[in-house]
Amino acid sequence: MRNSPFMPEFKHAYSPFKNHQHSQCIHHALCSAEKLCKENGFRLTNVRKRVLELIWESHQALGAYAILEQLGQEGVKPAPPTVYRALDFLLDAGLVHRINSLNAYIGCNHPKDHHHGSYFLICQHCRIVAEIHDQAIDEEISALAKREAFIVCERALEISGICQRCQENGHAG
Amino acid sequence: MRNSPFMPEFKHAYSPFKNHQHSQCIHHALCSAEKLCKENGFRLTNVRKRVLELIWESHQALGAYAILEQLGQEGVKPAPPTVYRALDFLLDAGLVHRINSLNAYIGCNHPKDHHHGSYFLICQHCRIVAEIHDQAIDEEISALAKREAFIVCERALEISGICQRCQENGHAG
DNA sequence: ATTGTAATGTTATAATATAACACTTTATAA
DNA sequence: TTATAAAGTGTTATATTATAACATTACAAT
Repeated sequence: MRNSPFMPEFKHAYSPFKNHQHSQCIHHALCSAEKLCKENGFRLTNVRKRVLELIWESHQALGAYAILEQLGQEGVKPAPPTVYRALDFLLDAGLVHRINSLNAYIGCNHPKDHHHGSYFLICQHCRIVAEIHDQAIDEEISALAKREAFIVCERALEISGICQRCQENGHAG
Repeated sequence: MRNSPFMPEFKHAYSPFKNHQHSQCIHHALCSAEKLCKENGFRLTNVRKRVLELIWESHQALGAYAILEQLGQEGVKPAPPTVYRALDFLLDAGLVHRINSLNAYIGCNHPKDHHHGSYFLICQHCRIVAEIHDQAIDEEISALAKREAFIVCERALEISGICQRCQENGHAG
């Protein structure tokens, strides 16, 4: 596994990423993004693609200004709107998620299905974010909404704590 | 029901607040806050108390700078740290919650129990926020965490959509 | 009364995000 | 193929949210 040069604090992977080939998963994410955009007539321009790559390379939640810094190191540093526009596009396309509690963005590993919510486990020690899908939670949220006669548009569940690896390394809560 | 002078856009109450006496619920919230602080040796100073009152009076999620404005209209306008310190105190005491997706703060209606998570229904039309407790969701989150060997510290579930009242008024999604 | 701690005041600035308008590229269609 | 509209990007400025750092005041406990 190759650590990204862009995220020196990157220490280890949380369970969903265990034993994976990092460069391979970036490649896979980019390929499926290209595919999705082609199929839907979205334009995955250079900036947008590079922003998506940077997010996947970091393999963590990356802030807009961190992305900006990276872009600056590979040429002319763009102004903030460039990054925010790219992020808006990627969010709309379902290619990234925003983690509200971190003001940061991570790659989405399932850009196709929109049937369910995405939930996030956020390690407070190593900062890794794992996207989780859980039908039982989906159903309980739907049941709750039904009881309250509430029409659901967006669900954001962010669970902060300590990941397994950090527990093993003695950083338990 | 008396609308607060501090939140002119306040239109109507979401189900949890239906038919309630607004001034009465503010009073109740403040009394139980005083009680909780007294019991635990927390100091509910003037600024802290006034911030809590403003949040309850608005009966919505209120941003830090909106609070600052209100404070300014009743005397000398303090600097941001004053409000953020008061909010930090209230958050620590469990008297308010932060709504990450809104960068805003609401009063907590159950400052005693810390056994479960608080979940929020956020109406995108009238901006009202309802705090919900749901044991089924608690349990599914615990089950999920157990499966992933993740130690949970914080849970933030923010569900955005359209509340019943706004649906009835023709603002359905 | 003294003293240490907690709270607040004050100034400056960091971090995140968007508005507004100019310019360029791309896709489309005459 | 060029004209044109729409989409994307560049650029400047600024809005919004939040905190660092240090001075001063209020309070509580000896």
